[in-house]
Amino acid sequence: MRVSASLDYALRAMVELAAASSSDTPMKADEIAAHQAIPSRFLAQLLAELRRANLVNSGRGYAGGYWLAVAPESITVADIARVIDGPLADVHGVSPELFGPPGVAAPTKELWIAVRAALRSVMEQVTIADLAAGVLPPAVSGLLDDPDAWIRRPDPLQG
Amino acid sequence: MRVSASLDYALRAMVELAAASSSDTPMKADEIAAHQAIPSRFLAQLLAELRRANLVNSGRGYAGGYWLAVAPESITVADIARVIDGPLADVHGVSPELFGPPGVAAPTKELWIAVRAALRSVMEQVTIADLAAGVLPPAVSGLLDDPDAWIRRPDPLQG
DNA sequence: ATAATGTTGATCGACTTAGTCGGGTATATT
DNA sequence: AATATACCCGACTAAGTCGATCAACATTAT
Repeated sequence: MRVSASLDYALRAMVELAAASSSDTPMKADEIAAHQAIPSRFLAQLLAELRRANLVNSGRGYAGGYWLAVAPESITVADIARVIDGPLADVHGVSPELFGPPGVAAPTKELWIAVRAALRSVMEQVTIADLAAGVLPPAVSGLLDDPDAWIRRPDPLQG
Repeated sequence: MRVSASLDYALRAMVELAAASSSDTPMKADEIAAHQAIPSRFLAQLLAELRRANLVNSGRGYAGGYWLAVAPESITVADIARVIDGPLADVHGVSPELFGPPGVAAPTKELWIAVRAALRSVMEQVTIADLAAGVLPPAVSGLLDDPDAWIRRPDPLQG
């Protein structure tokens, strides 16, 4: 249940592109990498994946760079996550609705479906336009009102 | 954002123990492994971790086996996940509230906090007693009412 | 005793993650 | 036409994680 470095990098790069999308000049990969402290060669790979998925366009040459292929309001965090990391939630390789745990553990299937739904309720609602503007949709923002959301749970003792 | 095999196995084993907790005889590791089709040597490792975290007890010898160390109503999925997999949600190694993305991507911090809150809202609410009984708490069960929760999103095209 | 069981630690291969490197191709300026 | 700039592509790698197996040892009931 961890967010990979690739997804973090890709998302931050997309937010940069969203913030720059009002301008009509492309943004250079090295510029994004510098702003966001991302290893530039690695970022180029991620941008290439996003390009193959038709989320960004690119142009080469002196005035080349990257720009969004779609309006930032219609690109969600989930879209990026699925391109970079694959399905949002699967149980060691199989997607929850195909998962069939035996016997008394059968209801764990419903659990993982609910987990996926919970992830979707955040990641499919938040767009990179929201992030670039610094304003999350109300349904998501509501989760942050509880001060408990901001504090870490103690680690269970481990031996 | 995937559920590891270890967590799936450990959770299913705990549900078996919860279902058996009315009986006063311990449950053997091989019995759990057989019921749940879990590699038995591997399961032994997971049970050892759960024991060190004081979620289960064990006894050796002829009448040995495993049993819950705590009432099943007070063991949540999150408890098990934290023992087996570490923190519920962190951004490639750092926990969301310590995460400080630069510049225009700063609001991605709030995003990951919200994702963590969403995960907690399911995983800290569901206990292994709920799973053994096959009845999830209403707040979680509500997520399953939307038929959309049960269908998979199409993979984005990748090449 | 001895058989059944749990416990520990070592080890293992396959895979994934997080990168790097080099060479090639396209484009705008000069 | 030359050149500097920038993206494109594939190979490569070092480190770590995941899923799993095994042998050897400790404990307990019969």
